[in-house]
Amino acid sequence: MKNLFVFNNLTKNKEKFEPLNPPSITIYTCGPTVYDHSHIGHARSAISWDFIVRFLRSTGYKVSWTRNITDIDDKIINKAKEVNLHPDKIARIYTHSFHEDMLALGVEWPDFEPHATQYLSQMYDFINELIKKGKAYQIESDVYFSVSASKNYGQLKGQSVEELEKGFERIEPNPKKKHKLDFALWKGIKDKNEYSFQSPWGKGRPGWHLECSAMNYSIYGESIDIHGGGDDLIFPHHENEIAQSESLTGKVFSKYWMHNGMIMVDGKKMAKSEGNFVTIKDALRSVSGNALRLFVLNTHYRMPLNYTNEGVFAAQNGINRLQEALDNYEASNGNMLNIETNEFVKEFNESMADDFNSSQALSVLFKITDLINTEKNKKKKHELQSTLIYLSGVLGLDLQNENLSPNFIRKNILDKLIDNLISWRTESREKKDYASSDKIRDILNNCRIEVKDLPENKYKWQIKL
RNA sequence: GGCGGCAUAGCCAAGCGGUAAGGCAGAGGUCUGCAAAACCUCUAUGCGCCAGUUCAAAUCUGGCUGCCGCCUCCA
Repeated sequence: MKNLFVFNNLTKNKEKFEPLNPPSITIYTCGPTVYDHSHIGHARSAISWDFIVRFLRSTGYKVSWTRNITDIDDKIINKAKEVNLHPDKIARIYTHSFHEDMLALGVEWPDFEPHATQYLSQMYDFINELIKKGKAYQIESDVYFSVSASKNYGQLKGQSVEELEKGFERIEPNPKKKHKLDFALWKGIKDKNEYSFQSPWGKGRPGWHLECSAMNYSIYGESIDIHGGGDDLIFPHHENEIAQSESLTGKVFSKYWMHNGMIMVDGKKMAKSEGNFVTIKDALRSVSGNALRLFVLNTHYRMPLNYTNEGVFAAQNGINRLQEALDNYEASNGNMLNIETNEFVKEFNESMADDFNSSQALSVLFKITDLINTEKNKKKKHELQSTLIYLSGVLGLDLQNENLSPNFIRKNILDKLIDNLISWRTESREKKDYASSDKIRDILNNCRIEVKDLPENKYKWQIKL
């Protein structure tokens, strides 16, 4: 394959991709804060990093992917108070929910999934080192990172410290900080009943940015190849990660910084705080996981993506077309695909090698689909189908699986099917055509569906095993 | 206020100097008992607006207009 180019937000340029220790690649992406069900925005992010990792692996790189879970956060604590549960339990509930969603979307498990709560001692060490080096200072039970001790603060945001300060003029300054851009590494508790952890500086909680730096350092050491996340994390989150990590090690923290674009709803960013979000679970009630993935892949990962029902339905229809091209695929005929010489693989790889242009890569899948549908020669057709399966797999699409959530099947298929059969049965009974009405009930019984007639032509059904 | 991004058919969207990929939707036709799927044909002389550079611009430059993001938690 020809060279891979990736857009690096550090330099704001598309650069030739050259990992630190080829063929190994280390990639860290920011995962969710687990205080509620994940929404389509989280789905886009997860799917984006998933297909990028899959593609890198398909070209021979040995990728180690880490995606964290933020399980210490004020939002988790607030939610816990709201529903009267322990914050730790809230975190576990929504971590589980997130995992369910990832499975439904066909997102592979990352190689490491560190939780903030598991890395507290590493965070303490990290802070201690920074204090020792004079890069951080303790005020009462808080510890702050000193931005003036950081070399290129603002490099990722693309603004100088002076320019950043202007932005901060709108914010009420924290009088404890020496410099208004300084940020908390450790926040001491104000009330002794607060959810907190015992640290060398007293009870408190870690600053948000710290966990990613400490986890990265602990898992991968001083430098990684790629750090990813949503583009809303560029400042301050990623900027601060760079400041902390590079102040500690003196090395470049991440060689490449990649950011996915936001999901928009009616022109506004989808966000919990905007109240304009659609959860992944909701979306999967009307469309398959494959469809949601195609919807995401259809737009380049760095562009904003507007979420509409029309858009995901269009994606579902696109998936249907791809899947139908696989009808009559004989898996037993083996897969004779030679990915080294296959012209479609080549074309696909060239698109993907240009900063992961999945939108363009998808057109190759549809081109193959056209050819499958017109190919008369069985052997050639089988080859084309094998190619389609392979390439869709690189993008994480599972075309040989309907990939529909149980909720989808229940709501859109089963309920309607039973309703229709029963209204047919009711009609038959009204016409005293009992042979037909009994036949319909037999069909349902054969499907383990037991129907009970209720007064006023109502009914209920249940599964009887 | 500071910084950054985006504007391409009915909808989504790629293209990044050589004369508009792809998907969805739509129209007509073939096939079919009727459908569905599939196949064939059609659907932007034009890429927000105005100038400029060039043999050549959606693509480069400048200026407008509109929308969005970050600077506060956020994928």
